[in-house]
Amino acid sequence: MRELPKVYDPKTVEDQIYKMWMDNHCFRAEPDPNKKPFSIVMPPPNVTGQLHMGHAMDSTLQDILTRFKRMQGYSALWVPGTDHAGIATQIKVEEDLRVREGLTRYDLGREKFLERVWDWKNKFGDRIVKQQMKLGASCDWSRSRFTMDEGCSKAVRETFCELYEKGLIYKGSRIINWCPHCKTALSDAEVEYVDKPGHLWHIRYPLADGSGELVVATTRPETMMGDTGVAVNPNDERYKAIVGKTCILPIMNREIPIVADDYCEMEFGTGCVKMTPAHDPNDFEVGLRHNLETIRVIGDDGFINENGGKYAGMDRYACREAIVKDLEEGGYLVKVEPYSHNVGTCYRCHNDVEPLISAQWFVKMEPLAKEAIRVVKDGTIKFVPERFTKTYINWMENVHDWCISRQLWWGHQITAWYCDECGHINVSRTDPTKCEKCGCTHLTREEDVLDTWFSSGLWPFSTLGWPEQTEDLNYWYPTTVMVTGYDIIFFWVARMIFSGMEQMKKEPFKTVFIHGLVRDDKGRKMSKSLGNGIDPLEMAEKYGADALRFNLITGNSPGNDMRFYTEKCEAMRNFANKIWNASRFVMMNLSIEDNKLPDASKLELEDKWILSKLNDLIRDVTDNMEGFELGVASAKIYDFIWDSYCDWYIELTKARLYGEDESAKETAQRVLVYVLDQILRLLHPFMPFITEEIWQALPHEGDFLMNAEWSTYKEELNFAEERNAVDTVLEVIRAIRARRAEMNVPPSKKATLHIVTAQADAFRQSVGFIGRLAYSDQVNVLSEAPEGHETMVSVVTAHANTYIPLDQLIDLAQERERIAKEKEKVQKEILIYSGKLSNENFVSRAPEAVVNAERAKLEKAQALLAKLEEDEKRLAQ
RNA sequence: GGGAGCAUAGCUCAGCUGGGAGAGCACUUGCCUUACAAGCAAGGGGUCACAGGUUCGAGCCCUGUUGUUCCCACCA
Repeated sequence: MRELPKVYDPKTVEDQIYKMWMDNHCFRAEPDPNKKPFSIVMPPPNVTGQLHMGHAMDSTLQDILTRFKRMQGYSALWVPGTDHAGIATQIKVEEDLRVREGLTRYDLGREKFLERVWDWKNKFGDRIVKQQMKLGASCDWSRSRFTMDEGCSKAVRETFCELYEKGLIYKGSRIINWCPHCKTALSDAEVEYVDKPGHLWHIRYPLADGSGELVVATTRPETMMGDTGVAVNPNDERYKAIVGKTCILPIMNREIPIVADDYCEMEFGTGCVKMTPAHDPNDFEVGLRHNLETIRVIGDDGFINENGGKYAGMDRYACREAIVKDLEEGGYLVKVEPYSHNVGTCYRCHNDVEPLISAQWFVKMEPLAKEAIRVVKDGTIKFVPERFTKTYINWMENVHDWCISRQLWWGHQITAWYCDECGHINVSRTDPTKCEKCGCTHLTREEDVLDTWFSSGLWPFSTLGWPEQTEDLNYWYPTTVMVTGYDIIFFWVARMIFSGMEQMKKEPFKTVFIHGLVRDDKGRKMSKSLGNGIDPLEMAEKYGADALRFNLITGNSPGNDMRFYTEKCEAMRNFANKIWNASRFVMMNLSIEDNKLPDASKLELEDKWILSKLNDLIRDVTDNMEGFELGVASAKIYDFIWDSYCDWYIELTKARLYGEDESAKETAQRVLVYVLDQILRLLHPFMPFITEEIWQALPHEGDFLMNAEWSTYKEELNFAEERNAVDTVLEVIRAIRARRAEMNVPPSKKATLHIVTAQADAFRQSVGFIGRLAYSDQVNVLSEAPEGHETMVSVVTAHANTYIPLDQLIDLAQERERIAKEKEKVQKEILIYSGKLSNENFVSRAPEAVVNAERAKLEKAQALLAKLEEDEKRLAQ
């Protein structure tokens, strides 16, 4: 037997256990026709990133599910991997380049710069992987993937080509979201709208024929150099006369048409809108309808370009000020109103996004969305919790074409080649040497790369080997569960679903298990800028990975945010220590070599009590886990271990363990070990390290707890009668303790107990532990009140009257008062129960079990009342 | 403008398909009882936001109100 230290030290255990699992290839999964497949593909973290609390939670949930299913006998695969994270990584490397060498990526050139990024990836790429290992992630690391590895790149190229051939990818000039800071186009999903205070400027545009003027309202005067028209509502009586006329764009002195379009709301502002088709998606649409010119005035860098007249070269915001000043001086400014409105910002750098017209690559969404909506609506893919279905459907039904080209270097360079001669776009699976249309050999490759989320969208099947038809793909696709946060349903989940349906013709996963955010103790989002992030590794170092994991899961419900408290981590560490010490106790008293239950004939009442409760626990926890109620499952395990097993059962066995009867001693040992073994199995998915460590020290069959079998409910262990009997006894013990505490009797003062009960058998069988737990040196089970009971302290429960000779401590007046109080309470209860039972409707309509339970409660209360009255009489004498 | 969540003990939160109001932390009292003081025992503390409704029965279901958080949306 291994000597265990008094306090559990995760640090000496965790790395060692993890290494043992790794050395023995415990995480390795194989396609096994004799087993059912279970698979989770990990949401790939940024390859050069660091593990944060969100990852820790995400990872823990996946690990719990994987370990649970592995124990249930599934061939459980958890595929890990990392994401190249286009913008994020490129920005980091560029920043490093700037700080260290004062260079930009353009100074290096594309090829050299990409070498630097790969260096960076190689330097930091395994950091986050090591961090996941620290938390106990049971991924099949041999199947680790990277979004830019050869296989994934092949999947990207194949998908791009296929979609292009089907006409689902096209290149076109449209209004896109442009980040002037990152200098790239963004998809709609990558724009975060922030309500910002601004102004509504009312500007006078004179009519060209000199017959008057109109006033437009705008929040963005700096775009007016790009105005190519003014729109009014066709039904607006005020402006009917001027539709078709032209007006003069102030400052630029350009003549622009006045058009009528439904887009323009009569009620807003002045009812006249300036049209800037190059910088506003709505204006662009109106422009198309009315053949308005498109003039871009803001460049890729966010500065006014050569079309901006005197403002060319100015920053867009400086230009705004300048132009307002000029308008004012020219007498064009009618009024300024404060006005707060939604401004799009870049989700990476948080600078204002500039809508502008640009030639980009798009994925045509309508046909893809159709199928993606269907599989969720018909239940092929389920969201847990269900409410996220609505979020998803709503987004998918309103989705616009997806801009997938990015003006970055780090990523999958688009596999399209432009013919220098005829301009034809060549898209192909292998690099072309000549134009497929004109045959010339002068081809120039598209410089843009694909949106990071394009490759992420293929993740559930690219990681399993697609486009090759691999054994893995065959066996594990569709994957079973996708675990991820609600914040990336649009970015990622949606893209995986339509990509899966389009490329595989099958859903990428059966269930999407959505979790919330981990916030700080004040409920704020953890962020670098706030500096309120809590490092999961620091917590794991301090309290143990198991405690951290348990903290992140217990008492939380799916899809809801949680606050992180270090105090809770501490509580969970204490729980780990509790299990540790319970195990230490069991091992210290162990003299057997196996973990088989003894013959049923040898089991004592209390053994049956704990086995029966354990049996229920196994059933409940399994149900909860299958229903993704992990927080409920872990709380139940926690309660059972601490309360039922440690606080009660272990104490109940001590009499036998410290006694002389060798056979009884062995029975107690066996049940202790058996229940502990079962507990460890239930707890293992949540706290893998400590459970494996303890299990290794216990008698066991098989090599590792992580591969041990998950328990199931066993009918033969359902001892309802014995369980009730013990509960009755425990009730007496609790009552005695309460009375003694009330009377301030110290535990060191032992006293004889005279227990008068009709259930003498159960109590006689329990005298061994009653004495120990109720501070008694002698327990007598009687059928009648003993001699001299008049002067004893009495403890009344429904099925027993217990007399304790503590006469020197008794205060008769106080006793009477206490009994009167108790009586009053019980009488109230009786009133409630009998009221219910005399209600005809209740008895006839409520389920029988409920009615019976109510009857039992009434009977118990009545029994208690009778006993209290007896006691009252006794004291009256 | 649309949609969703939340409102339960001093704090943070569980409470699955309606039948016991719970946990952790904090608080009070007493205990170093040979597994554990990171512990044990006992205890105080709640109109389950508010108003209606359905039901034998509502924290849970329905309607409305208030407060709060979040997501989506092309009215300058």
